[in-house]
Amino acid sequence: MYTVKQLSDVAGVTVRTLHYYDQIDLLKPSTVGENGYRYYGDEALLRLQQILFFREMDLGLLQIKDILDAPDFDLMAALRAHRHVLRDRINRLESLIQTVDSTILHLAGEVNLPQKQLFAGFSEEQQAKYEPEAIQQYGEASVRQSTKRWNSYTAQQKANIQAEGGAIYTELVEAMPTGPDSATVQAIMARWHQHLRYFYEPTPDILRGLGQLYSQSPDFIATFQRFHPDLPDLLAQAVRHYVDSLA
Amino acid sequence: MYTVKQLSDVAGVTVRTLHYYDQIDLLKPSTVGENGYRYYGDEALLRLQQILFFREMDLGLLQIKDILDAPDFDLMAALRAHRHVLRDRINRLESLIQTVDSTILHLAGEVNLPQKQLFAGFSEEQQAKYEPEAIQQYGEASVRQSTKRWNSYTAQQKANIQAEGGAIYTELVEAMPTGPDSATVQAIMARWHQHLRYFYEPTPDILRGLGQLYSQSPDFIATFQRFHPDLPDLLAQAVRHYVDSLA
DNA sequence: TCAACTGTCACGGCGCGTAATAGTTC
DNA sequence: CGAACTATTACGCGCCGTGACAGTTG
Repeated sequence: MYTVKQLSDVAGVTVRTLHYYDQIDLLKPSTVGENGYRYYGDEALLRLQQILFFREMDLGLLQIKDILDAPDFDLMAALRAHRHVLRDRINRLESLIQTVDSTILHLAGEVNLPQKQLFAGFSEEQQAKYEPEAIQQYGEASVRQSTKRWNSYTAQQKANIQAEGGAIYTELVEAMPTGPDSATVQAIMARWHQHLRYFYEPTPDILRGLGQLYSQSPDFIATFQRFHPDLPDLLAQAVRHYVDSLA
Repeated sequence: MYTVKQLSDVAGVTVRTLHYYDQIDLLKPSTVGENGYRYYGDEALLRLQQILFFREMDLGLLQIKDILDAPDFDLMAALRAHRHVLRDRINRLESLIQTVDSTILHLAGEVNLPQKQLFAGFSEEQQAKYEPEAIQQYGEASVRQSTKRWNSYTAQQKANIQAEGGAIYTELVEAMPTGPDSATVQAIMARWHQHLRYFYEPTPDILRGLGQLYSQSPDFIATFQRFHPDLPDLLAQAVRHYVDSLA
């Protein structure tokens, strides 16, 4: 037999919780003394552990009561239903994050940052730096290809892709303290790389060019500084490291 | 000037909400009449819309107040922090789902269902049905390979893989109403296929064999019926369709 | 006797929904 | 005059945390 405190110590809950569970008939003491004291037996401990188990999974106390009090309750179905609820919540949160991301993009004043990068990636100045003639050709064709590719998306897809872009820079800011060469940042750079594929196939040369642009073009600097003052620098270094490690 | 009802209609909130926002000083009426009536101007409407916008993203009313009342507030940072909170919530929910999944697996009495499938996939009876000699060889080598592959995972990885298995069958049950040939179910079958790769490389023949097993072996039938009475049948049909469409 | 325990109220928190009651406007 | 509006006040929800106050035990 446990007293409230003993049971609370064993099970890792507060006394108040036991009081409450008694009150809502979720877990009654096995015996109540003449003094009004609650005494719990082993079966109560067992039940408490089951309660805590389901509580872990975020089930409501009432639902837990239903499950435990009805032995032929369809537990499988209950768990499936619960799983479904959890999925829905996740989906909701994911879309909230998208909203936050696009708001951040908006704040940065760059709703279509990717396009800017797209054309910058093929800008003549940049092209001039690497294999002038070959890229000139390659570039022109690619710009057409890219515009085409972008226009092939639905409005919804475009919005998602843009939000993903915002997400990348936001997460970079969060990961900034780990340094440009860290695994965390580099993992995000891989997503950045992948992300560019929504527009065109980014060659290492183009990536390198973008990296330079990020920390040299006043336009890009201003844009990324709106995310965070140190972002342009980080971005430049991270890109350099990323492209180097591609080889 | 709007009265409470007018504003509530325009903005899509209840009157009570406006009362409450007034009470917590989040949105004060522009003027208050002698009769005590609240009158809101356009600037109030604007502010309300901002409030609703942030509320959409699950920000607390207090935090919204902070943001709106301090124009030089670092909104970027606030949004990033909020994004982080949302991410944490998602992570928590994801791990809850894993808990649910392994509980379901446990209830089905099959903690290591994949192993059973693994060996079933190479069982002699099955092998006899398809290219007897070739697979006999291939099978033995593969069983060794598979055991090796499985043992190479850490305990954590093993747990994750098992939970993923539970997830697959659970989601199949959820998707059951859409029918075995539906895109939803078939997408899950693709995950199932992919999942088997944690153990060995499943050839179409092996997949086909497993599909038959699922609805013919009393052992498997019992197991899957614990997820749902109709699961064995669905599984058999879904596998058949899946393998057929692989060609 | 005193510390440590036990009990029963009861408020608070988040974001309002939902009356209840009473006064005001069109 | 009555319908539709307005106001304030206050409980309720979910799950307890956190006292306050008082009796009980070892």
